[in-house]
Amino acid sequence: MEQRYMQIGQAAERTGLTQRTLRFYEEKRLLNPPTRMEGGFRLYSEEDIQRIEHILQLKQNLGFSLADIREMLEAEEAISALKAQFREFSTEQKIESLENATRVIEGQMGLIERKIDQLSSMRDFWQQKRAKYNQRVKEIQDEQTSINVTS
Amino acid sequence: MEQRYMQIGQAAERTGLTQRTLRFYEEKRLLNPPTRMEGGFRLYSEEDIQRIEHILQLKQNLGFSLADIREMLEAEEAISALKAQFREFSTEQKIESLENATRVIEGQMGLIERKIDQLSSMRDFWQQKRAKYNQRVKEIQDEQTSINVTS
DNA sequence: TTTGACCTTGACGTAAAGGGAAGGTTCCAG
DNA sequence: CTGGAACCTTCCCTTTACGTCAAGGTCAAA
Repeated sequence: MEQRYMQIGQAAERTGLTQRTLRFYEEKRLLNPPTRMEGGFRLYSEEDIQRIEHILQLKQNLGFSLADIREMLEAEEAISALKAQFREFSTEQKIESLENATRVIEGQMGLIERKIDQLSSMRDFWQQKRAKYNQRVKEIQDEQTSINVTS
Repeated sequence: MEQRYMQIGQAAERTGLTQRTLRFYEEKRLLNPPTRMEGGFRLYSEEDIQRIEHILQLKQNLGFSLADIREMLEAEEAISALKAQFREFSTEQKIESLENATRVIEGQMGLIERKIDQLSSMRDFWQQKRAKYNQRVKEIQDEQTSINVTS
């Protein structure tokens, strides 16, 4: 499988992070140690980039700490590890591991949905305020118009 | 206007924050200096509590820093300050200040909506994964059933 | 083989968001 | 009018999430 690699500078540019941050995430074990060139330069694959973007989603949208994110990534990895052994499982084991995975997923979805709900209610709140202000503008403009007409 | 006040302990309990955090937010001017008892004990009104809850929404759901939140609260206060003088404004001033307020509101709504969009796409992603797993479970169960039947 | 861009680790620095404890004051129930 | 709970300020400490050098090694093109 021919892979297209990039160095840390480009990876940083792609993700909008700094090189320091990429190294830091690696140190904190959010990123698996990337492949290296003979001289030691880090090489990032497209897959690595996606993982980074995944991390950023969790961080920026859900507001998790890096420690939390690491746990979540580990849970996901545990699932794919199971997947690899899947063929050798008994039917019961298969079902159990699938249901396990489902539970993990539903946990994540629960978090996301709660957040969406709260955001929606915030949006509605502002939405109403805006409507009120627009209404006021219209009222004032109508007033103004009627004065112009009668004058 | 008779007000029902509570001390910092109860305010902390109500909001789920610590007393330290409440004092800290006050120090950072996210909260207006609360009224005090003669001896110096802080007294929080229901309004204060709501402001705190507002702050928590901004912090937890939108992930803003306290500094950002302070700016946003100040913008909101600027709006209500205008409101107080509203009667004395010329028609043009009225319209301008209303449109100004609308712009602030739309800024907030934009942030919220972007966040909702991103969360929605995350939800869809997990949603699909879950559906796939559920499908697999069903397949396996069906297999199992047919074996039982034929055996 | 040199040059300049790019990269390495390591050490130290720092802003944000509080935690915790000392030492003193206030409140109020008994 | 007193004892204990609740609160006050002040000061220093900690964690998280990186930023910022410094001193040196690597890569690729000329």
